[in-house]
Amino acid sequence: MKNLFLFNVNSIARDVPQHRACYPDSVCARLRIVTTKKTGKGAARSVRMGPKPVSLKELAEHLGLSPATVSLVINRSHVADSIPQETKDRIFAAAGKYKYRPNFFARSLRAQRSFTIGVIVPEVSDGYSASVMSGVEDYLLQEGYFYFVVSHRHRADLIDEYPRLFLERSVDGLIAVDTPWTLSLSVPVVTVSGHNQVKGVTNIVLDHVQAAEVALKHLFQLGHRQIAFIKGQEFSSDTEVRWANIERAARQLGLSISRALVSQLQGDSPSPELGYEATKKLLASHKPFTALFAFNDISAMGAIRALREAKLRVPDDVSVVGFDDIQSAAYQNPALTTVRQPLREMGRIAAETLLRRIRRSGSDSHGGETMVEPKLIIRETTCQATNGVRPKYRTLPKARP
Amino acid sequence: MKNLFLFNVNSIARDVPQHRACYPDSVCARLRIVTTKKTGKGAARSVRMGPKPVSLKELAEHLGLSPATVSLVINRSHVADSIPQETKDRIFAAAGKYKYRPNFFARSLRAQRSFTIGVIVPEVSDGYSASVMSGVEDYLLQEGYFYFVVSHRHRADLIDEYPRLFLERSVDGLIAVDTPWTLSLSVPVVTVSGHNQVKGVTNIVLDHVQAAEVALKHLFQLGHRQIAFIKGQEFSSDTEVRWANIERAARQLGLSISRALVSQLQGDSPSPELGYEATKKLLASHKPFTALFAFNDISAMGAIRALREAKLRVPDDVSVVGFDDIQSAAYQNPALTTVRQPLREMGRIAAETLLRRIRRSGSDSHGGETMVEPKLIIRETTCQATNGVRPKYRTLPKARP
DNA sequence: ATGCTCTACTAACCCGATTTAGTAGCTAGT
DNA sequence: ACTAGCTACTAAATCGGGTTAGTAGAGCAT
Repeated sequence: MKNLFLFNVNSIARDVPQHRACYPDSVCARLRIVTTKKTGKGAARSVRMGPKPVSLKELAEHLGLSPATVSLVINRSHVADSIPQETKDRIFAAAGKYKYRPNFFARSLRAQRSFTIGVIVPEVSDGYSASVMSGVEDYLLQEGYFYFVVSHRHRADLIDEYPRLFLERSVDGLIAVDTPWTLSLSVPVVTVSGHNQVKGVTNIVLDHVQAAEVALKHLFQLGHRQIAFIKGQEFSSDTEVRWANIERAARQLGLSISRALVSQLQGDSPSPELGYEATKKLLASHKPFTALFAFNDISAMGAIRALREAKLRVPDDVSVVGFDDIQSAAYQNPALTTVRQPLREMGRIAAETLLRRIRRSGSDSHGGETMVEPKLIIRETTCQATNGVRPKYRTLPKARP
Repeated sequence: MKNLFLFNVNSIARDVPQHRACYPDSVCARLRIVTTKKTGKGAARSVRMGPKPVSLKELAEHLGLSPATVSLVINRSHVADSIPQETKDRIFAAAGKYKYRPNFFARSLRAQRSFTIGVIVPEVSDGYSASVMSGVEDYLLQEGYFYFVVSHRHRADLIDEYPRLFLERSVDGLIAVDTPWTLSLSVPVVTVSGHNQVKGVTNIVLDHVQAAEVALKHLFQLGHRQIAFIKGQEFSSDTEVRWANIERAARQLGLSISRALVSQLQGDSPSPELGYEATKKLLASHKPFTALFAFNDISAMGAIRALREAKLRVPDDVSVVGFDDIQSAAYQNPALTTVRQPLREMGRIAAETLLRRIRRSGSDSHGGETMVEPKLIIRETTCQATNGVRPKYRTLPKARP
């Protein structure tokens, strides 16, 4: 059963970021299990967290002890081993009563650690970044870390400036999502979906060999032999690998890729429009195709629009496969068949890896890659190739989100 | 022309969060205008921000001055007015040379301000929250603030716990997006799309009167008289107002709303599935309708699926109007007609309002509301009502994203 | 010689917690 | 009687920067 608590009570005090290990279990429980009572609508609960939190010194004074003692007890330091249980109890009781919470800045200042990490993404509001963030958040919060996010929006100056700002804020580490990475920093860095060779940077990447294979094999088995492709933008860190592996997989299957059936996304910010334009170009070549493999889901959506405009039905006339499986892929009508990147999981793994590196910092400088498996999600935009014979109208099956 | 710099050089030192006002313009420029040189692929730029940043004390020592002097000069304090320009120049030069950056924690510890705000949303990866965040980010970063995000996922305990954690981290203020809010905190709070009467909390809300009017009028003018509705979940802060205003607008237009044509979303996390189920119920009533107004875009997508399964064409047989205009609304085939909430703008306004309140903190405790205007985005899921006569096949027009 | 004003600084404390080195007081052992 | 060892603490330094009250020294006037 999953732990209901946000934080792990049993962590060693030293590695627990906040004041999470500060209290005996009884107090912890009181502090953390919050029962939300329904109060009359609009009636502010009068929690009103006081404007003057107690400090360690005040608490110590109140107890007739020195700040040192209180601090040692509260942090479960071994130096405090000799202090009798009775005193400890008194301290915890007072801490609970006065809702003592160590000042975060003072702590970080001393510890030289912020228990905060920086996340840089192309744009928080695109589904791709957001899904990864969701996974990152999951793990980080559970471990008591918080994170800053920034969107670089593909501006080279920001890609350079933001890490700098992060460092000023003393983040303990960085996660870069789908961002070209060339910096070597003084804190651990993990990239998601980058293909960087920067020393000491760990990459979380998809197994692109498998991704290409699984998608092409699916189309191949459905009888598709004339397959069109939309490549990613030049700047995207994935474009190259993805394409190389598609060529590889095609060779293995004995499929030949026609030049005329390869198009490329043009333009900075992701939008179906780019896929729409790319598909227009494909159609303009007048070379027939029965399937289309798009660089990502967003462009696949635009592609479908272009195909419909050309009076081609999807999937009856042209099957379409996307890439990523962003949330709205399942929401499409027809729902998009796509190669799923386990984005949330990738975010989670990134956070996990980063914290591991932060915790045993110093000893490791190993970069390297962690691969995750893609998964073909077959929905409604692919079907048997018809080779010109139009199949009869198919009722759309229920979506499998 | 928009300021290229992230931060405003001319702010008064006191209100500038980071070390932004710390340098004479020449140094500022050097620090901020970053020219990104293309280096060989994979070659780490050796910026390697050193692991030991200089401290104020070291800098002072190096200059043969006291830390106090350096601090005063760097912060452009009036106490430093009498210090000769020559000394000041020396200080700035050294600061630039050794890349001195004040330690963030030390500063915050002293100033009791973190230049960080907390944002709480239902889920970072849903399009609604993400769009608002994007606007929040825009403004905050420009002002040198950073932000923490957390997703409460509609868990009451987290909605209660996270603000607490934020306060421990000494955030200067909070933004709550689409989150039921009952707490009264010691820092300014701004909610987006909440309808709370908590004292001292500012709400950024949509003009729901207009929203309902504009949507219903549109359908009315297209000749729709039998309109079905999908209401939001019980817990959603918008459900009630939205529905009240729909009834109001209907009355004004002389439209009667049939009980059988009102359905409600059931279920926690937003997904088209909920809209699908709600629509199934509507269809089960066997009461005919020519248009459907959904609670949000996500549910509209599910509704469209349900309609198609029932062999009803959208928009030919049934027009559908969504709400929100999340990104993927424009990506749908057919693209969704919807009432746009200017989410990004709302985020921006929220951030602006919050910072204003933080800056003149103390003097204001005014809650209140700021209204923003909805806008009807007519795309492809609405058309003239046919009253049983099926119109001929329409070519889908090009999307207007 | 004394007082006054001004310039150009600085000493010293503050923010709040952590941590090391140490101490006072007691008991036990030889 | 003296030391060793233990218990139960604490003093004081430290992290890095902000701030207030104040001072040394020069210049000038009386």
